[in-house]
Amino acid sequence: MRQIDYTRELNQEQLDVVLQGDGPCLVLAGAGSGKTRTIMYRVAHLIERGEDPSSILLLTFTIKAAREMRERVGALLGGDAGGVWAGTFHSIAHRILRRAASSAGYAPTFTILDQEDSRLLMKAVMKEAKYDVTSRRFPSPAVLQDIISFTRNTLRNIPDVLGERYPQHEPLSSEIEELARLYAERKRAAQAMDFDDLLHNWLLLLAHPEIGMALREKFQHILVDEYQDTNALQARIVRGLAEGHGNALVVGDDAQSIYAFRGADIQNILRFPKEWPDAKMFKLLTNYRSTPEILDVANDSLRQNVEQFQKELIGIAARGSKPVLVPLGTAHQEARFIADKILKLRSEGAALRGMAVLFRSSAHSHLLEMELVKRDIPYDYRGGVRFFGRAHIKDTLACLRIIQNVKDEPAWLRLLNLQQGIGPATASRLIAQARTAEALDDVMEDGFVAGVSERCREGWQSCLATLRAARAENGPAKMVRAIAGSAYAAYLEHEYPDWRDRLDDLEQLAMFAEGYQDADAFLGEVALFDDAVGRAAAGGAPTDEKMVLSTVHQAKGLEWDTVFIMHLMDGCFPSRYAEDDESQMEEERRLFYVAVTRARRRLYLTYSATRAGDGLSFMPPSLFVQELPPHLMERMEIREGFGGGMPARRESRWSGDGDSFYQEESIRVDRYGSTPRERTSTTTVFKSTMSVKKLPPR
DNA sequence: AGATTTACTATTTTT
DNA sequence: TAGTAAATCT
Repeated sequence: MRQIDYTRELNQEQLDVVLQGDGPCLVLAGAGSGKTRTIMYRVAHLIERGEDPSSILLLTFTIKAAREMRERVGALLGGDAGGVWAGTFHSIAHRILRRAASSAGYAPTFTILDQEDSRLLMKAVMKEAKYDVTSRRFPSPAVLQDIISFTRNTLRNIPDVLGERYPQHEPLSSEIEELARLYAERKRAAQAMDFDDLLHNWLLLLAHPEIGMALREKFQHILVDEYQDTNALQARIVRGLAEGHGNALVVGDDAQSIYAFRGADIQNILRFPKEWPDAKMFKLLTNYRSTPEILDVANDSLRQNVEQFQKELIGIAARGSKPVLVPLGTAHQEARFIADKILKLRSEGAALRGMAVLFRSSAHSHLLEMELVKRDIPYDYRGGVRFFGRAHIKDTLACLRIIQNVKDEPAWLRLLNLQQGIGPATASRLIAQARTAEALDDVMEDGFVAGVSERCREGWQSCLATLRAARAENGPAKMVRAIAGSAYAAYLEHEYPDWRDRLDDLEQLAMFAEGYQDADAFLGEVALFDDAVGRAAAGGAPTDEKMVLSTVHQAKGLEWDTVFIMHLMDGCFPSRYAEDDESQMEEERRLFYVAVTRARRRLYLTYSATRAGDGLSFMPPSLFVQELPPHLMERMEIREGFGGGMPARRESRWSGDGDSFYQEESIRVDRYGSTPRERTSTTTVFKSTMSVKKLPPR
């Protein structure tokens, strides 16, 4: 075993955290401060001083992060850290619940529903409950989300291990509560848990007198990374686990809390010192990543926020150049500018893998993607539909799920919807029957589909044929290949022009599944994987000579020499959905902060003054750009075709009646081409663009 | 009646 | 591109 020389390998800030004694501890770690490194050394230190590795529980934000962390701790110790429990809250919950179930004599199998499955099931429930068939329109995604997250995040009915130190969930309308109840019932009937059920049930185990005690004794050290992005359930789990010994070390940066939309509560980290009055508090504020110029922008932007620990990053990297602000006329120009700049930097010797373009929402990158493809710039795309989210992957997994659990309603919904001749009505009838089945053989009997039309029967038979083919195989990999060779392949070929790619994906999935003995273990983990694991499954090597396009959310924890933040326009970044809400606005600003602090040496902020729509409408630059003091940035005027820099002129006129009003605009934009020949500044005039806007409520 | 096709619209972020 | 509503097919 290798002896670690902590004083040589860590700075003073980090050392304090690693070598502290036991007890509750909050580490406020700024961006680029070596947070991961610090946690890793802390774990290594615990093992070195004689703690049993399997008594250490390390909770991370993604599965990939957990895997990396374990590897690095192993490398530090010159052995392996296999005994350490490392994973996300969800994956650890899964492990613990499976163990608990089997030791209590139940079959340790249950289905895990991801977001899409949850929605599918919720919709089926609402349809059957005849929700809003007459008076209301079909529920909006927002209402759906409300109901699901209510059932997910509700803390009712849990005997409180911790005393009532956490705020209660706000009461909702009785109608929604009723739907939530029905939804929960259906989950139970399907032997399924959604993401928050995993956490919820873990909490229930902690509340159990004996099991809770056993868990508290087992895990003597709880370490949580990215604590700012935990939700109410997760905070209570940490509390419930550490209640006895108090060895909870949480690390996070309140300035990087960007997951409120999915239940993360920034109050968890802000409140930690009050929760644990004897908690030690450390700050890691030395930033090793970015130039001082980039940090100035980050620090300055964040000062606008109120809800936070006041802290400022201190840079030690060499000075560089000021971040560059690039106003452009149209979204096309923006895409061309970025592509141009990337090629220019590459020709000057910068590696593509050191560059990234970040954006608020996947859709913002479409034009840029086209531009990159056109110019043969290889890139790796993060965001949008993920590998495990692709339709054919989910279809295949649905087959495996049904074989494992006939009652799995969301899987049936998916599978039946694919069949010709089976529509929503027949599907829900068949599923209602399947819910009472005990084994797959029950649904395979002829009597099961009595009374359906001939066309339906055909669809059903082809469905069963696929299931039979898969069931005959041993192990998840072979099952996946069986499905890829069944009637499902014909379906793909018939349905999608890119069916070959999709079959390739299935082969990738099969190869990935080879790592698993039984379908059960495979399915349990697949539902919890993050996209990084998916990309590995799809065979993409992110370290290739490729640049990265990513949403800001997916860029969390990563860094590049050169970062472009694009589409910094009002209503795009910050999102228009956050406009009316101050706390959401603060979250958007934190998102901007995360984006800025991904850059090591060069940062470009780009925006276009107009947005292509049914006509062309003017967009002011992002609030976050407007807030920045001009002296922190270098403003880059695009000379070619750009006259004075900003597109020419805007004229607008308002009119309207009581409910809505109209805006007429004339806009003149200069064209900016990508090839030298096109760059002869042509002026195009758009006029009389009409946009309708609702009056803000008085 | 239920399935399918077509036209249209609005479009965040995800363990 | 996904979700919906209206029109059309079986």
